[in-house]
Amino acid sequence: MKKLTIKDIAKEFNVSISTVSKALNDSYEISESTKEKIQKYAKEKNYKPNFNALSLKNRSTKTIGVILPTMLNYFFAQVFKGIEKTALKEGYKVITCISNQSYDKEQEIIEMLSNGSIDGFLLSTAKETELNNKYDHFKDSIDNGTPIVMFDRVAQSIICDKVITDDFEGAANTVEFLYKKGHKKIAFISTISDLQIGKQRLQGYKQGLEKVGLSFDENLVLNIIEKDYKKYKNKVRPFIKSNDIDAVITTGESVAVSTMKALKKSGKKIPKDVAVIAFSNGILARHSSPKMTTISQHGEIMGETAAQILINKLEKKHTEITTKIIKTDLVIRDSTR
Amino acid sequence: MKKLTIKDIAKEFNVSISTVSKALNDSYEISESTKEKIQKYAKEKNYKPNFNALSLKNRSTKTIGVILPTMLNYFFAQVFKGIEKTALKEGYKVITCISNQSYDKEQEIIEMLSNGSIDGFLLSTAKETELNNKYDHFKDSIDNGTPIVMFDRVAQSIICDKVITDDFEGAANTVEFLYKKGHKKIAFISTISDLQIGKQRLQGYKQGLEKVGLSFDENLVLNIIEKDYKKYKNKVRPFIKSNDIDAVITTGESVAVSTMKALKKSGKKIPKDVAVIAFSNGILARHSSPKMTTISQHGEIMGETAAQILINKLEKKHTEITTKIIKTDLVIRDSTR
DNA sequence: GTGAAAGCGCTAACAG
DNA sequence: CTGTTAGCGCTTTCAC
Repeated sequence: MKKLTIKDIAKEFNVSISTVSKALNDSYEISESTKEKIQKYAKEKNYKPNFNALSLKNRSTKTIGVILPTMLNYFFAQVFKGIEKTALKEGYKVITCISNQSYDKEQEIIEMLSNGSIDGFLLSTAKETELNNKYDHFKDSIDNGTPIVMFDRVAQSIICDKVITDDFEGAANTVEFLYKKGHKKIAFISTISDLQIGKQRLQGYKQGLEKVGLSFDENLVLNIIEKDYKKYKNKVRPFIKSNDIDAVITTGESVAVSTMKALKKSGKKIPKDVAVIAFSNGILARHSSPKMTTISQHGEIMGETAAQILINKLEKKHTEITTKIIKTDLVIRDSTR
Repeated sequence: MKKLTIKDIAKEFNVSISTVSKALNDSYEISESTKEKIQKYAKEKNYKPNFNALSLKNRSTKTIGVILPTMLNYFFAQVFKGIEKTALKEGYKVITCISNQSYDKEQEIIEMLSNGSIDGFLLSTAKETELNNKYDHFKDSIDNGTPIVMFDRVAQSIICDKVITDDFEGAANTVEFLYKKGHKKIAFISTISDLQIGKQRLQGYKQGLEKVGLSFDENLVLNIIEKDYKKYKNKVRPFIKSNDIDAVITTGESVAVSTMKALKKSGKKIPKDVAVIAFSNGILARHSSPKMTTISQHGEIMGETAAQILINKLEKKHTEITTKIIKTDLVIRDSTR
């Protein structure tokens, strides 16, 4: 029942605990024969050095704290997958907490884990945190020697490693793609106009228009503040009716689905009359009809990258501060020609 | 930089470390004045007792190990949400690992965490584990004093606390519901016929038929082994063509979407000609057209329940072994009349 | 080649 | 009311 300790093994062979410790760590100080028998015994009995004792001694837990705004989102679930995979590969465990987009929760989590539970944080900021521009909790953590790597939703004002999606380029390239297909009246529908990434996407959209020589028309931009996806249609329908558009870029899948429904309802064919492209994590896009062309985000790679950066930092493999940009890919399905 | 310890505080006030320890724990042995100044100082300096030292001393980590087959699945993400919420509420942290449906991975994870990292496991078995009926790693863990609570995909042969969905009743009630709406030719499409929960759902379907007096026709059951959802339609279309059905129950959302597409393609109206109901986690169902009626699974409640059972067990609040069944709910949307 | 002892940060029994 | 000490499980320096 009780777990086997170095002490028990020492007793078993009538040697000191330091001999056992050294034998298990294959020290040159210990004779081959002693090492062999001790190692064999330890293996047989499935001995494992106690995690907390090691952490205490080494002042390092080989554990990463992950803070996500939510897990009920395919993108973040993918990021998590990448983090977990990379962490495990590198011998790290992952303590995962959900901020639920709340600043208070986020800061409680940081407090809770700042007691030697973890070696560093991997996080995407809560919406509330971003809206209120309250980043002191991050700063405190870094100042206290617990490094942070931020991903996707990052805090501009905090100096730390970051991994972000290429939202700007993604949007710009999409406009260009649509233009080349002959689209001239390209709308932009955003449900995250208040977030930094939303602003980036809008900027990219504008940049794309400029590049191909289309003029920006603010009537072709719809910002939906409403957070309940069921109500998207109340905004989308009139928007579509009152504008003569031939393409739509949306910031998410859910609103793209609403948009496609609204388009169909108003007698438009997709993609014949109107093309639809969404920033997307993939799950709805692949099941919609028609299947959606998406600006695909590579959450898993983002997670892997962020985890690797943090681990390298923890193991002092590099110390400079970087911002890594993960490219988006246009995945062409059936909602574009 | 370096974290404040009890020792530092002791030095600050020229008292012993035990005085500090007791003061911080509000011991009756310490004078009010001493307690006050020490507590005040600790608070100011944001002192936090070292997690690893505490765990080592108490032989308890207040940490739960969670093993999920995948996180890229709305249901499991919901379960995770429930676990995380309950754990945090009870002062527990959560180390989360993904088995990716692999037995080897699952058992590595258990090995890795069985060194005093965690107090207990919360897990849903990997598919491979279930198919091969290899459950020794679970048994070992329990025998070694690390309790396990299983949820959703549980191992019949392992004696431990379990939380499961009411798959049997869910399917049976659905048949009854359809029958009352006038459906007589009710098909059953499964993509998990090899899993225990799949068998339960099929049994429930049969039970439902029996109850309402319809005879079981094995031609109305389609088992899809193919795991790529893109290929579902290859099986679903001929199945639909060769059978004259007026309702379909599926084991998942994804295949329900394929089924609805196939039905529409063959000229059937949903729900007028054929009703569709899926066991579901909700995300696709809410965005399909028509919106899908579902046998809804309450992942979050399952997670909360499982976590609470484990924590109660760890804190010795109860010791008997239970299996808790979470009811399903029929959520009626537009794919049924 | 092996062992004694200190120390990681904390608690608690015991002494004063 | 405060302090000394042992001990949680392990590593590591220093003796022998």
